[in-house]
Amino acid sequence: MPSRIRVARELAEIFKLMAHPDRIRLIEELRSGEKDVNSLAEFLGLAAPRVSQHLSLLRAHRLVAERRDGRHHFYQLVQPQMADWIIDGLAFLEGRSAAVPDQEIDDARKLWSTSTGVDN
Amino acid sequence: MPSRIRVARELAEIFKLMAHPDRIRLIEELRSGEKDVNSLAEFLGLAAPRVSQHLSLLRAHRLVAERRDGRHHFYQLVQPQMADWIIDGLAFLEGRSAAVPDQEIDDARKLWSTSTGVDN
DNA sequence: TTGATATTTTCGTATCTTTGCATGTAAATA
DNA sequence: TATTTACATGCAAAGATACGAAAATATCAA
Repeated sequence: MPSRIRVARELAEIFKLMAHPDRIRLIEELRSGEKDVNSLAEFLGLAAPRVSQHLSLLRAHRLVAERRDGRHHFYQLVQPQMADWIIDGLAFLEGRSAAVPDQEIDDARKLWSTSTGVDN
Repeated sequence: MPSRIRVARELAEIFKLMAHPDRIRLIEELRSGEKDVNSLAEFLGLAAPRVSQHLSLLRAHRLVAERRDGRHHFYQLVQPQMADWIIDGLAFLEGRSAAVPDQEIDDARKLWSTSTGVDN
């Protein structure tokens, strides 16, 4: 069996993990360093169990690592370059749909690239 | 509604399209230029209808473009850089699973990067 | 026109994902 | 010890995807 098939299969797994808006935003939020579940949930406007589920999925595939401190569970990216790579993918969105104008794509890029933590 | 949610949603759609081993290999095969459905099917060892299905999905999302010449339908990448970007993602596979040794990842990287068309 | 080739489309089924909600657990606090 | 806070996990319904087989279409060639 050609090795490329195995490699493509594994790569597809990674893509699957990123093929969800919540998880993409989660990864970008973790770009600026470790955060606990509640902060993430609040910041993204999602229910805590949902964030927890996403994180456990990412954790199962070693995309994020967990550190516990008391009742807080802090998560961080195992490979922070991953966040940059995702941002590079924004290039393929440009000029594709009126639903997401290039302006918004660029806004997201800037926001995620700088990780100011400002909500918009 | 924050623009980042829309952007993340669109980006997730792109990831979904890439979250399939066949489609990843398809995109990498198209790296070296346009190819017709039969060549792709033969090269990837897949049934023609299946390749056609994958291509129509990619086409619907404007990741590939079609050109017809007689009974042959040639497909090419709309954004060829996409193939490079996917290859960059191989970095996140390294040291992750015994099922895919780093050696194989590197083999795939070289093969896809150069697009010699040699099957292995 | 008949047949062969190239590709697309349809369809039924199986399988996987997502989602919200409820419950469970562990650590801190009163 | 009882409560609250912080997360994780389990579960069932709904939805999305993947798959192979079969049928449909379109082009070319005899």
